[in-house]
Amino acid sequence: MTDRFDHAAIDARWQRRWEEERVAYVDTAAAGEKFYMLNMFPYPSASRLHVGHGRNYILGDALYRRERMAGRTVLNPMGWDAFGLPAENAAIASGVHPREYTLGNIARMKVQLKSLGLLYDWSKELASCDPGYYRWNQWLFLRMWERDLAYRKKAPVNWCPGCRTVLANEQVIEGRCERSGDPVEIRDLTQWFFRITGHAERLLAGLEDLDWPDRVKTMQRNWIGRSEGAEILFQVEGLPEPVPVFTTRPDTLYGATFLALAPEHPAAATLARMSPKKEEIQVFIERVRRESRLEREAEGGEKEGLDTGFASVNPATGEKIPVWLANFVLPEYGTGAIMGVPAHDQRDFEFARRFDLEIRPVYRTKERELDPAVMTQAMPHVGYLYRSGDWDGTPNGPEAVRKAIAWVEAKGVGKGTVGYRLRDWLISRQRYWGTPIPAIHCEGCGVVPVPERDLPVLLPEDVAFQGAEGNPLEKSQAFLRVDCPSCGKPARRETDTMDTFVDSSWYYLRFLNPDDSARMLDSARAAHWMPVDQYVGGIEHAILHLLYARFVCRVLKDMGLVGIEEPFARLFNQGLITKLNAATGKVEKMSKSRGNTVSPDELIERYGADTVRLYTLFIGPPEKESEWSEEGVIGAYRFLNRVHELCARVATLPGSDAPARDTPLARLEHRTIARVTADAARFHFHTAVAALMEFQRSLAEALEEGREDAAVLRRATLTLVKLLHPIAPHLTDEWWERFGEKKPLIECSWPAFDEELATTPRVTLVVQVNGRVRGRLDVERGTSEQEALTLARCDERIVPWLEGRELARSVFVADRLLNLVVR
RNA sequence: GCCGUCGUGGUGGAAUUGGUAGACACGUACGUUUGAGGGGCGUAUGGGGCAACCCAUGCCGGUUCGAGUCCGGCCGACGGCACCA
Repeated sequence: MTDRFDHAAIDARWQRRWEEERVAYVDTAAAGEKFYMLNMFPYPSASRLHVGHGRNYILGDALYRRERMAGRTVLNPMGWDAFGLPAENAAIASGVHPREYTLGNIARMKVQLKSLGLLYDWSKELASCDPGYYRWNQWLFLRMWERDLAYRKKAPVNWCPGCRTVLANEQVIEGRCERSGDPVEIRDLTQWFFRITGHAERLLAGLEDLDWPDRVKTMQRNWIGRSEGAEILFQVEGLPEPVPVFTTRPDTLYGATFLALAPEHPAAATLARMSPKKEEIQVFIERVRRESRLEREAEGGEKEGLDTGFASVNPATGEKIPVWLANFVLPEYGTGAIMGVPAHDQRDFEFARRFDLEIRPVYRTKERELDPAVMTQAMPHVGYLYRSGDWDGTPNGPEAVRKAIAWVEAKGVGKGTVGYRLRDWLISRQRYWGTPIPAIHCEGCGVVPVPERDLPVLLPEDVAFQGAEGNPLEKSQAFLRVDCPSCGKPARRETDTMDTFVDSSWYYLRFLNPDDSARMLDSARAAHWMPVDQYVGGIEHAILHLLYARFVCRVLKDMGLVGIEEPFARLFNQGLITKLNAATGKVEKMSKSRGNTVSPDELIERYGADTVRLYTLFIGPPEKESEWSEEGVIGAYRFLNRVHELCARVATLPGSDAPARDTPLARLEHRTIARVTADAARFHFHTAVAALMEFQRSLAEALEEGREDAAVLRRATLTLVKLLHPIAPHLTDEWWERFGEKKPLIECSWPAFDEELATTPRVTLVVQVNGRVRGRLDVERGTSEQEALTLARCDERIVPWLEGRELARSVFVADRLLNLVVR
């Protein structure tokens, strides 16, 4: 064959055609059946995309093309998550303005995406660093402020010294900054928050009906961390108000032998002021506060504590118990105070042992009562309550908890309540490259919102990055100086910018009206297009982005702007691409920092975009992690070459208008359509490719042996081309056209299959004797049990197994198997 | 510790609802084609055995005519949460 597979020319030609013909354009104002397909928008970083990133987009594109061919109107937009620290760090390092840096990266990434043959409706393109976009962040912020969903408070917050900014809890992984890896410090700062905690219950409830991977739902549930329990009030001598504690085990109240406060607890400072050992207490408070979060939360870490010298009263026993400060009590969780039940809680036990506090068991079993003197660890709640007044004899379980809650409520010393691990979303960042928070600080009026007519609050362009310490916005007089919108006197602008996760919490809505300068979003279009039908992205966003987006969508719903509260109906997380490290023999995640990335650019040059796409989809089930191999790429390339050659040969066959007949190849064709259609529906393109490989081989064989007539061969080849299109769009569009078709394949319909033809007329019936395969019968589909039995009894392979034995029963599964049970 | 996911050839992986374990591909071997090739094509390829057959889906047990698939118990890997009261 002289007609070589010139992938470079074919790739270029079709990428140009698709763009010129705007095949991905969608009029979002038009009605009709819709499908909203979305890949998580990328951060435009300086490093080039590697094939690990590529998986996400290639899978999305294959799904997109498949949905289009299924006849749906599919919106598939793309944009840029363009604010963020890396751009600013690059500015500090090189002097290039973050905007310039970011726009340059966007341009390069766009070229790369296009070179893979990915189709997006670029007419909807947006970038979060565009004032036309971020002004709506500011608008949203003002609306949330009005509703008390955005607020400012002084609180101990996570500070990353490397990034020189505060972080949200979600961005702290095991005490370290998720971006830089620096240990996070706790600082007391006044910061802006979004009140996501008020939505904890709704965010939890909404997970139930989502078609999302279980692991993501579980991660969100863990993060929200709901636990039922009770708040119980403890009177403390010298304090006018009782101190509430949160516990999930109010049933152990009789065993509470001390009260412990987080050193940050307001009552701790109050007690210190009144105490004769004031100094000592204050030193302790300061010391614990300075501990890094990493040390403080390390499990099994030494428990630090200090007796305040004040006493509280156990509301159940009426006995006096000491009030301690303890480093293991965290200020943010529950009420920042606990009742210590050393007998049944391991932390409390360790604390009590260390400081010689009373250990009083309140659960025992029939056989055994705990002896505090010899206990080496806290005992789980087993058996039944004793030494617990009226609750004595109640077995461990929900009933005991209910009894305790009823009791404290009746006595007016507490109530049943629910605790959450989730904390409010800290959105302030002390950095330049983000959305300015639209607030103004006035000496007379306090913190005043920027009036809507003054939006957007633009980032000043002429700021110095190099050599500057801290937030460049604090040095920009032009930015800082502003008149108070309330009293008109000189005031100062807020210099915090927003967490970039605010940008990404609603971008999926903005694709519907990206250039709208009059409003944040178009409710009518949102009503039609939302929710996103298929969202595709990495598991790394399982908590952060996805939780924030679900929260903001609810806020927008409550504001009447959208009708739904779950933005993403279906979610798919592609698995990582890994690579074998030849030196260590270990399989590692592909990443720039490991230096083991494979660039799609070189592979595209060598083998073409279709090869990279096909191999990426063939590598394994898309939800699991898969190992990249160079040899595998060659296998994909070989297959495409074979397809090319097959098409070239079939194209030279004499034309025929004869109707395609019911032949073995036609039957295989229909079976292949059925398989590929089913596989694509569950994103299993790797098995779809396997089916297409088998189909190609049979086609080539039939052609070689002259078994089928031209009409059948031609139609089967066209079917192969169509089915392969979502996976290898360039080559298939090329041949589709060479076969005389006018429209690009994405605008053509997906082939249908005939149930009748998709089933083979003959089947292999497995014959088992006592459950073990002993023979196979080639029979007509629909053969009855009686017929099969007769055939099996004459089969020379089966006969020896039946000799001298009695047939007890037979199990028959039509067209599959016959199992003879003999004795 | 709690929660979740997963253990199949030399390798990546197939196997809707329990019904032929190893599709498809890589690698390897042999053959073939070419002036040559990290090339194309073909055949073979889980282990054992001359063979009939036997063994084999992390390990042990169970349910079933029949288990990679379901149940129980271990072992191991990965991920999430975790001094969260």
